Amino acid sequence: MTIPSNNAFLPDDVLSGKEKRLFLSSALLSWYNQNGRDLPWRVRGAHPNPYVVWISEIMLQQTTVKTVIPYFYRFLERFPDISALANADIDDVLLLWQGLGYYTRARKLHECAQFLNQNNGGKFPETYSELLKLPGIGPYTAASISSLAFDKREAVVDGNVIRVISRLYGIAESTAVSLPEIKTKAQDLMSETRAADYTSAIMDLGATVCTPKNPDCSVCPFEGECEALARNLIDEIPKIEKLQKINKIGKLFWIENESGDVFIRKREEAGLLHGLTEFPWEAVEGNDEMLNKISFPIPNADWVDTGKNVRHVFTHINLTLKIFKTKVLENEADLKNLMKTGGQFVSKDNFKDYPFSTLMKKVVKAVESDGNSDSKKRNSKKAKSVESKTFCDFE
DNA sequence: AAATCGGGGTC
DNA sequence: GACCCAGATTT
Repeated sequence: MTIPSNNAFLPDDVLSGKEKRLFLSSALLSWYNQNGRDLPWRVRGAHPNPYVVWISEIMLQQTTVKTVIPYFYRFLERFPDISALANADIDDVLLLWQGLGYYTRARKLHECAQFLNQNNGGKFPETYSELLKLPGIGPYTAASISSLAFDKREAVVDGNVIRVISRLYGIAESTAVSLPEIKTKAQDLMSETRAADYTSAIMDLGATVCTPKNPDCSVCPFEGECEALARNLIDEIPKIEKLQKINKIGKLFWIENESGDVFIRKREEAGLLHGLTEFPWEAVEGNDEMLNKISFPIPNADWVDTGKNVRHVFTHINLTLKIFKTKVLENEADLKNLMKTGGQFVSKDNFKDYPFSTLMKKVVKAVESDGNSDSKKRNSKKAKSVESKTFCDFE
């Protein structure tokens, strides 16, 4: 595309810059008209219900569309509006959130609903700056609600936008450094007449065309203007710094009483998996020998190593838990000491009433397996290590 | 600026 | 296995 320079009184770069942006924005919206995704929380143009936009945006943080969809339907059915959510018990909110991760999101969602109900007439503010003040709403979500629900010209910057913009303009520095520039360019590119659709469009482009690996540049509306493509830098841009993980190993204690009920407890309200239900466990950084440091929770109990392992990968932790069981706990002193640590015995049939993390669900699955059900997985790895012969690995 | 906070899809 | 997803909050 040739950019016409039809105004001799303005510097070429300024004029062509603005015209180029208009061209790109127009091309993006045309592409979106034909290729935009239909999603449960989406309409064309501004969305009439900011609550729907809000719930979807919070759920979608660091989460894939496919994962979110069933959670979204369940949540909207159970909590159809701000008032319903505000009046709910936080534990009921967590119950619907279990398995979705980043549980702070659920807590802030609940806080925010209560705040809006009490202080803002149960309605969302429409401006970026007001939205930004709300619990759980940061720069991305403030811009997304403002643009998607109220058609304000506030550009979102998420992983998709970072990728699209940094490739389009050939920005090769680390994204942590170039973020302000990316934000400016995304804002400049934003449509002046179709703000909501622009937001959906640039994210759809990043999700379906300008993908991290093997982007389909041949169908991209920016194909002819993309710096990264022209300079063969698609695989180098964006440059994202990776964080490193630590390895932790620990013990999990599966405790049953005479009735076959299992001991569970509630995690603290801060930190990893906060507020969720768990079986007692403790982990330390390091390797197998570190296990000697862990003796919780009943020093004198007759612990049996089940030989079962559960592995779980968090954002910054690789965790391996070895599962230990007691025989039926009937010693009164042990029982008393255990109850002092905080928790309760619950029937397995009632697990569904408590919010468990995926990690704990793996534990349940491991304990309930007979030890042979994973032979197929073990066989596939039999040459790898002694460990995989010795333990059942649930992953 | 760097660390913390889940879980799952994809390559 | 590595990457990274519609990021926010704390340190």
